[in-house]
Amino acid sequence: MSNYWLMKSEPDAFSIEDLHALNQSPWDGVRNYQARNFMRAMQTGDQVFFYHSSCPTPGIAGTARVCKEAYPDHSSWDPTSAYFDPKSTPEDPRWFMVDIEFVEKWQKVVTLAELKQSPALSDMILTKKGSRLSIMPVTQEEWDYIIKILKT
DNA sequence: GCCAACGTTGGC
DNA sequence: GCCAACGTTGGC
Repeated sequence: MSNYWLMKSEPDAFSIEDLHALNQSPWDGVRNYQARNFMRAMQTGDQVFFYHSSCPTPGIAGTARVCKEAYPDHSSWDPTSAYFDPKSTPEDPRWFMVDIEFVEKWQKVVTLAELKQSPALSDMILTKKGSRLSIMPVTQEEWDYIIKILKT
């Protein structure tokens, strides 16, 4: 039994194509407690919508899978990293990351506009006004519905 | 514990 | 580039 998630990334920084090229990658740099807590709830095999944000056509670009469960994000205690946080230490790590592996790049992006248009998805955190959360759970119903949009 | 100021996210 | 919404920080 696997769970479903959505993870946002700016394609200029890290895109679904980048994940495809690497096959798998750590999801580092999350510095938001809610998003961190969701990552800590992820289990190996959980499925992930890979969302492209802050780009000309924001939307879901493909899927990935959790391949390593949460472990300390060591970039948080690296002073040379852009993600450095002096309050996080190896003894008491504050930030965590998971590893995800590439599953599929979609033939088309399921756009934010399409998602917002669907009454069935009106409860998604993503489609709510002002929501900036970068990692969020997705229900089975929402997952299935979005796959249906993809195939239309 | 309150809340103003600030920094960031992310759609448009 | 603008700006609304949000999270965090720090003075009191």
